[in-house]
Amino acid sequence: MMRNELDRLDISILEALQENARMPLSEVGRRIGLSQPATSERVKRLEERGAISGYGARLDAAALGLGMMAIIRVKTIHEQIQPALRAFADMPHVIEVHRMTGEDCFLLKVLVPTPEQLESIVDTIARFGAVTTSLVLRSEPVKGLGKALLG
Amino acid sequence: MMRNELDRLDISILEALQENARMPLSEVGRRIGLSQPATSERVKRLEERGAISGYGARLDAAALGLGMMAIIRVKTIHEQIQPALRAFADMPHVIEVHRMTGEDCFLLKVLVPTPEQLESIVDTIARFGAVTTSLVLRSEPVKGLGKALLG
DNA sequence: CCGAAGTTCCGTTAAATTATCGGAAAAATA
DNA sequence: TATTTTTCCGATAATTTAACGGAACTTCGG
Repeated sequence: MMRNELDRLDISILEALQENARMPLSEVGRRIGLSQPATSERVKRLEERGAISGYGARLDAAALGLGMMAIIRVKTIHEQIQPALRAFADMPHVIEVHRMTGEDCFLLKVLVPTPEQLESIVDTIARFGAVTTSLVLRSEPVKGLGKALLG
Repeated sequence: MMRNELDRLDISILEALQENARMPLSEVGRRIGLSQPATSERVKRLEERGAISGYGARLDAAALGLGMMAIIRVKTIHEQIQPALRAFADMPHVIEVHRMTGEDCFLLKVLVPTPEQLESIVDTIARFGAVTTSLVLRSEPVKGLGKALLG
């Protein structure tokens, strides 16, 4: 029978790789008291199970000239929901699109270099419904998933 | 004089590494028509410049038993802002904390396994102010930063 | 226009990392 | 308790990265 739960070592591996996905697996192994091959096996299993869906570079938006983050809520009529979803996802500067419950149907996260760009985006989005835009002043780093997974 | 702008090759490197941060640099180089050492040099420069701030594993929340995502807005009085920021960032299940302009001071993103857990979190957060909670029904994948950087 | 300085690239090779064994220990199964 | 399965380790082969030296190309000042 194939084990399909995450044990403490798996959690530690996820934490390590979330912190630095390019950390050598031998180093990950050292942290958790496992050999490199054993660690490698576990990582492969985590990937196959889908617990790890990939690895990405963390890009610094500010260093890339995208210093403004904004949260945009959109309220559309029901018929517009599907087209809006796709349209939003295709828009440059839009980095997240969530459909959700509540007064507003959508929440978008956007990164822009200038207020003018934000204006342009808001104008485009407004064709789908009523928008409420908030500028992000500061994003606080969080602890990570570790505690959530264990709790 | 040290070059400090991103050219087309840098952008391509960022896109490749954002798609898969563990892609061999030789493979990245093949994509953009550069040798492995040249690619390696550019990546190192991107890291030093801060364009790449790190590499992380993409964890599948659902596969990890955290199938519910919620967006929580919080409106606090001004004196509560600093303590709230820290408290929110320390809470398990909270994966993003943004302070922002507008009616509500904060936007949180949380991942939970059950409605009961969400209830518990909302109750805790509500000690800081008025909360508005929305369940995320679906998150649409977006194109990525590429177009934003080039646009 | 020309040389010096600086940057970026390549090919080669050394160093580091990962994948692949065979086999032992541990755990689950019957 | 015997059997099967899982997970681990150590050793080693294959792959990947880092570290050269030197060539091509730019930039900058005379």
